[in-house]
Amino acid sequence: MRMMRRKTGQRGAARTPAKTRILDAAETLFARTGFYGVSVREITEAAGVDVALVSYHFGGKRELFAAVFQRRAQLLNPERLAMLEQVRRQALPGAPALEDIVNAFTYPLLERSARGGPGWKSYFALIAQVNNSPEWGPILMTEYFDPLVERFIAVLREALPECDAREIYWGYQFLTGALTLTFAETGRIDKLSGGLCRSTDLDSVHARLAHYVAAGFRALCERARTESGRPAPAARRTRRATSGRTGQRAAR
Amino acid sequence: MRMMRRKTGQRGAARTPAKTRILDAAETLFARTGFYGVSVREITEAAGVDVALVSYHFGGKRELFAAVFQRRAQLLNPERLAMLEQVRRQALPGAPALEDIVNAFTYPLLERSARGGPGWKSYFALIAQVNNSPEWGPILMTEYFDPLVERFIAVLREALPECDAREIYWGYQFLTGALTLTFAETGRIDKLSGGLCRSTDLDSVHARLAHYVAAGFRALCERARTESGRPAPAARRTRRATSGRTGQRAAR
DNA sequence: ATTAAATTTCAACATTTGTTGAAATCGCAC
DNA sequence: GTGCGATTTCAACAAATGTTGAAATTTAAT
Repeated sequence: MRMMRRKTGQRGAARTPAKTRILDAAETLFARTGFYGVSVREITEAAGVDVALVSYHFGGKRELFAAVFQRRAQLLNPERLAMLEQVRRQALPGAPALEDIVNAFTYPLLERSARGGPGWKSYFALIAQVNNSPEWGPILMTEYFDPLVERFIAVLREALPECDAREIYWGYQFLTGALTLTFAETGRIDKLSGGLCRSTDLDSVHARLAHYVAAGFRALCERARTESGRPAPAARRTRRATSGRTGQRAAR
Repeated sequence: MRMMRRKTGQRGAARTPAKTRILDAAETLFARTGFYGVSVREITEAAGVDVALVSYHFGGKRELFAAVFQRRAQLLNPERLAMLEQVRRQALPGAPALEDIVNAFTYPLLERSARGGPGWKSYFALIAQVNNSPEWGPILMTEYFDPLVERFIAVLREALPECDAREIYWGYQFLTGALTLTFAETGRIDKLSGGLCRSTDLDSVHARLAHYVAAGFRALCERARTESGRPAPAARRTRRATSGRTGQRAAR
C-alpha cells in the first residue's frame, strides 16, 4: 500500500529524522558555549533523542561538530560564489567595484543571519567562535571556506591590479575579523552605545561594512605605494605616534 | 631539623609563588582550548602545583578564568589611556588624527603580543576567543575594557565632530573584530597567502591596521553624510550592488 | 623556641564525561 | 506475514570532572 508522505506533516507524522534534530540541537548549543561547553547528553536531550545516536549517526562528538559546521557551509558557498561571478560579469570589461566584491562576500551571510531563522543565527555565532579559535580555526575554516576565499581574493586582486598581494591578504583578514565579530552578537555594542546601536541589527552592518572595508583596502594599497621607501616596521619609536602623514587633517 | 633549601631552585631561590604559576599555566591552556576545554587538573599539573590550590587561591575555576583575564588588563589599560591622552595633548588645539587615535588603541597590544613574551601572546589569543563568545564576551570584555573603550570613542567623536555617533560605534566594532582576529593567530592567512603573510607578523598589522581603520571611519562618516536621504537598509536590490561612487577607479 | 597564620598536601566525594555492545524496534520490499 | 537491514533503546563502562575537608607543612612574627 502507499505510504503517507513523510516529513513533519500531521497524522502518522514521522517527525524530522533524528540526524537532523541532533544537528539542530548541536548547532544551538555549540554556538552558545563551544565544543567543550556542551555534553553529548545535553545535545541529545535537547533533540529528544537517545544519547547513543550521536555515535551511530556521526561517529563521535568531534565528527558531529564538523558536520554542524559543514551542513550550512555547503549551502552558503555556492550562492556566494554565484553572486561574486555575477558581480564580476556585470562589471565587464572592467573589474567590479570593491564595494560590490565585499558585498558578494558578506551579503549572503548577513541576509541569512538577519532573516534566515534561529538556526542560521546560531550557525554564524558558531563561526565567530571557530574563526577565532586556534584549535578549530585552522581546521574547519580552512577546510570549508578557504576555496571560496581564494576565489574572492583573486577577484579583489583583479580590482586592485597595482596593489601588492600582501595588502589584499591583510585587508581580507581585517574584513573577516570585523564580520565574524558581528556574527557573535555579544550585545557589547548595545551597552557601549547606550542602545543607540544593536548587535542584532545586521542591516546596519550591511549598510556600512562594505564601505568601511573598501576604503580600508584602498588605504592599504595607497600606503604600500607611497611608503614603500621605509619598511615601516616601527615598534621602536617611544615618542611620536606612527600614523602616516595622511591624518593631519582634523588637527589643522 | 633544618630542611634543605627549597625545592627546585638553587640557593634561596624562592621560586614564583603558586598563585602566579597557576595564572600562567591557566593563561596558556585557556588560550588554547577555552574555558571548558581545560580541566583544573591539567592546569595545576602544568603549573606543578596541587589541584586544591585553585579553590584555595581563587575560589573556583570560573574565578580563576576571570583572574587570568584581569591580571594583564589592569597593566594594559592605564598605558593605553596614557598614550591616548598624550596623542590628544600633542594635537591641541585641534583633534588628533584618526590614525593616531587608533594607534593608541592598538599599539600597546600589538607591541606586547609581538615582543612581550609568550604569556602576553596567550593572553591576547584568549581575548580573541572571549571577545567572540556570547557567553563570556558580555561579562569579561565589558567589565575590564569598556571604561577604556568609552574614553576612546569619546576622542574619536572629537576627531569626527560632524559624524553621527552610530557610525563611530560601528566603526569601533569593526576595529575590534579585525584586531582580535589578528590576536587569534590561527595561521589561516599563512596558508591562504602561501606563506606571503604570517599571522605572527604583528609588525605588518601595526603598519596597516590604523590606516585601514581610519579610512574605514572616514568612509562611514561620508556615507552617513551623503546617503542620509535613503535609509539604505537595502537587502532587496537584485541588480545594482551597493557601492558608493568612489569605487570605479580600478574598472576604468 | 613558640606561636599562630598561611599555604600546601592528600584522599575522597558525587557527578558527569564520551563511547559501546547487545537487545529491541522499526521500515519496507518480498 | 516473512525476513532483513536500518534505526533506536537501554544499560553499563572506565575515565575524568570540580570541589572539599582534614591533616601536614611552611612562613614569619614574637
